Amino acid sequence: MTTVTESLEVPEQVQIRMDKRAELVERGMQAYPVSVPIDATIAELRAQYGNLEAEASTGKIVGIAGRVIFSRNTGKLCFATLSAGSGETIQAMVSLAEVGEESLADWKSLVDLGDYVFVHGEVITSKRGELSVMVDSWQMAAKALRPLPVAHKDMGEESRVRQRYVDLIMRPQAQEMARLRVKAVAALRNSLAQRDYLEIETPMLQTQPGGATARPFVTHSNAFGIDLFLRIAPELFLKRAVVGGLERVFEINRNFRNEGADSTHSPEFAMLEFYQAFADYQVMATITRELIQEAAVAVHGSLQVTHFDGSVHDLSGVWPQIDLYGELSTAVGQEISPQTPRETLEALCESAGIKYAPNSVNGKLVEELFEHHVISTFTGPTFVMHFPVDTSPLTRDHRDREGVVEKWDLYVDGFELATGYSELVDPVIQRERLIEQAKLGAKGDKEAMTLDEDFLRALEHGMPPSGGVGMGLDRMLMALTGLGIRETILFPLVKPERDQ
RNA sequence: GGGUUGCUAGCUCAAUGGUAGAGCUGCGGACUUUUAAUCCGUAGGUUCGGGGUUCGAGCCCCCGGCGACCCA
Repeated sequence: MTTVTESLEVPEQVQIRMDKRAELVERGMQAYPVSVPIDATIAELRAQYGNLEAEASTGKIVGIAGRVIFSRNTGKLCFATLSAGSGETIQAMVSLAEVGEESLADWKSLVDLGDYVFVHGEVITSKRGELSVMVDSWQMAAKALRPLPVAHKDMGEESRVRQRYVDLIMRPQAQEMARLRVKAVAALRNSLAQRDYLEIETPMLQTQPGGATARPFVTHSNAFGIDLFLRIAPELFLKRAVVGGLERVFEINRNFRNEGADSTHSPEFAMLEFYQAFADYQVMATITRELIQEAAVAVHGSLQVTHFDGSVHDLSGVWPQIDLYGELSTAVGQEISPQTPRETLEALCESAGIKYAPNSVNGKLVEELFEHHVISTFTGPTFVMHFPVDTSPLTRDHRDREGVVEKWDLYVDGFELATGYSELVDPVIQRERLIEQAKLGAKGDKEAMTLDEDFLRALEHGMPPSGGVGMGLDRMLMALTGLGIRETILFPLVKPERDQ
């Protein structure tokens, strides 16, 4: 028996496991072999032998490796549940009769919950019908020094997020989420490729942040001797590509916004943006719906989407479009339009208890009122059409209506999933809009856009009439699973536990 | 930003201002068909950090750290 060397630094259970590791090394048994001779996977065995009757023997001899997630020990016969890959499990049976006294004793004293082990033996089923490998030899594949959390109580959410590797071990749903995300993203790429879209990559390090109203992260280039910004959106570069004749482009990648984190916001988040020449906001709304529906089918096999909590959400059909000003007017019981005076909007905000910055534009108040009064009434995916012009500096004016732009927001499950425009391509108007933004910035609005001369120069070469869409990938996963954004992102940003 | 609230053993959680406990995990023992195995025994703590009040603080007060929820 190994003795527990005293340590002030590590918990007792870790020290014991370190001692076991040391014993493996001392006895030449290797705690971390460079390889183990596996010739099958747990998933393969499940697929091939998953339906055997109890007490079957197959004659099939295999070598497999997996993590010990349960261990039951009846003296001269030990059972361990091994897990590997995508969450499939198989039972290992280590019997005195098969492995001998010393190997059995080693198994009992050196193998802990959480260890990766290699086992070799025949595929059988137990008396209770459990698919098993009757072990004739085994070896450590990777010794775990830390104990796993209890399997029968959920870890706290903070622990799950901070130690996702443990979450992935313990909770099949965590792995399922990671796999589901890949399927959804692949579906988006596939859908866009079928529509002749070109996937391109645009700068994440930018000399000037643009394409959204948000505060950027600032960093510094030693070589250039200037500050650089992590991008808040790829929009202005994708539009440059459209100017250059890449008429259908998209990008799936990370954006960074220097603002708070909550259940629907993450400082870094994945986004799909796509632009199509000779399309407008209505065309883009249709494509967006189709992309989401195709992703839903790829992930769930149906447009009736089952969330992880079991609830079913219908994403089928054509989704309703409502008019922002019209719907808000109905909700507050009086006509609200882009021409509604400031005093009226402020009064409505105050009676609703909405706080607003005194220097914020009228359209901002309208959007706040809309979010407060209308959004909670949505029952399914809903396009909100026609936003105020003064909050949408990159969007074209509505072709018939004064004071609104050809923009929609798509709401699903109460949050904004995507936004689409008929893009503003008139370089003269775009310059005026950006100058307005720069003035707001000068007045202290840290989210205001800056005047990007190179972007304007590109527009001045002529950008074809175009539609554009931005969609949060993490949020699309939320809509497909019902989970919070910190569950859809494998490793969300978290503050350090201790200051170091 | 404001309000409410949480942080205790490896994990999940208890504990009127008065000796910090339980379950699982671990360790020792029994057991050749278990499924959260079972049974007997046993160990494990800077109660997030710092300061204060008190004879005495996990608990009360102040400051800080990291979360959660609600409001706008």
